Amino acid sequence: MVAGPLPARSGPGKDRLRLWIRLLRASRTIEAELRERLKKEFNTTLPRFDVMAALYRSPEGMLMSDLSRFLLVSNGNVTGIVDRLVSEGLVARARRNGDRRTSMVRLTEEGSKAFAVIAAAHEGWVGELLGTVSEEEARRLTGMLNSFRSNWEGRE
Amino acid sequence: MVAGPLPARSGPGKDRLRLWIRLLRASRTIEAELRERLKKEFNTTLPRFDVMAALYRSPEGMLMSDLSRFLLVSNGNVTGIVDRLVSEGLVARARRNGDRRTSMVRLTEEGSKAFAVIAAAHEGWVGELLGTVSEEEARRLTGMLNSFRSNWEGRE
DNA sequence: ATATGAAACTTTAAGCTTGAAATAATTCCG
DNA sequence: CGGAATTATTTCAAGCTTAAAGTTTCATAT
Repeated sequence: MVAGPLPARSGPGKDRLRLWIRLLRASRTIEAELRERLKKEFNTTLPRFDVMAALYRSPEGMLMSDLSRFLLVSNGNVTGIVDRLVSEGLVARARRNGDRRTSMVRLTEEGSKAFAVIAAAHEGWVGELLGTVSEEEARRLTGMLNSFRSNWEGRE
Repeated sequence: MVAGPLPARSGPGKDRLRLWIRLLRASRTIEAELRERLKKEFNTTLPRFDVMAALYRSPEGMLMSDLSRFLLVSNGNVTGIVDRLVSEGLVARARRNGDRRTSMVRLTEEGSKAFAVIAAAHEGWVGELLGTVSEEEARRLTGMLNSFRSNWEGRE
């Protein structure tokens, strides 16, 4: 997906294809860099960071399905990542609920502390990696990305 | 990575963090949709498509390391994907006379034909998924993404 | 020529990812 | 009430992904 099939020089849709390829290359490049630093500096991974970030936003906890929806990944995927975070003591499942199918997942005290440290570094890295984008430009780009995001809401 | 740690309302770097999160959500959403369609319509995967797209651009063939560099993925990764494409008859490895460590990888006749069909559909899908972005806007966004891409060239 | 190191590639182990099937609990409704 | 459909989650198989270690081949400098 990072390459794209011989984007013809012009024609309908070519500009959008080109845009897509740039978008993908940009996010892959940044993602790779962040992944590498997370590993080197904190011995963790991007998926673990994602889950912790989501949970950090919801101190009351989240259902597995909430996590899955929010992170745009499959159910089974979240199960594995949470399993590992639980075994590391960073996350806890609280099984008792009205509905016994569900479990509330939340950060442990330790997980919350650990995440705060990692998140601070993460924000710095992103600032550095996107350093060539002015704050003004960043806001404009964000707006553009937002504008077509709404069109997919509820698509899948 | 799709969520981000509680993007504070403001402050230095917050706009860039927000941009990064949007960028990632956008590309993940599109990527998921394309992956699903590739699977349903052509029973193939995104990584296979990527490799074939790269090879389609280079009829003379590519080295494994070229593929790896171009696609922004690790060496070992490419090995596996190419292995599968070879076993499906879509790609061929040609041992070279000169340097016997390397092998030229290229699409087979069958692979080339198959790819042309998939690529046409793919371009249509991207056009559809980015349909809310005007061609004009697409060009601008592409330009912006390009402008900071150059800053990473050769980073990793 | 021959060691030494670099380069191209593969293999491996661990983890991520999906879609589909399986399990279990809840809700619907006749 | 009790069976059927629905919902939440886990399990599974196959494939993707990386970093690190291993193999083979090549280049170079004695």
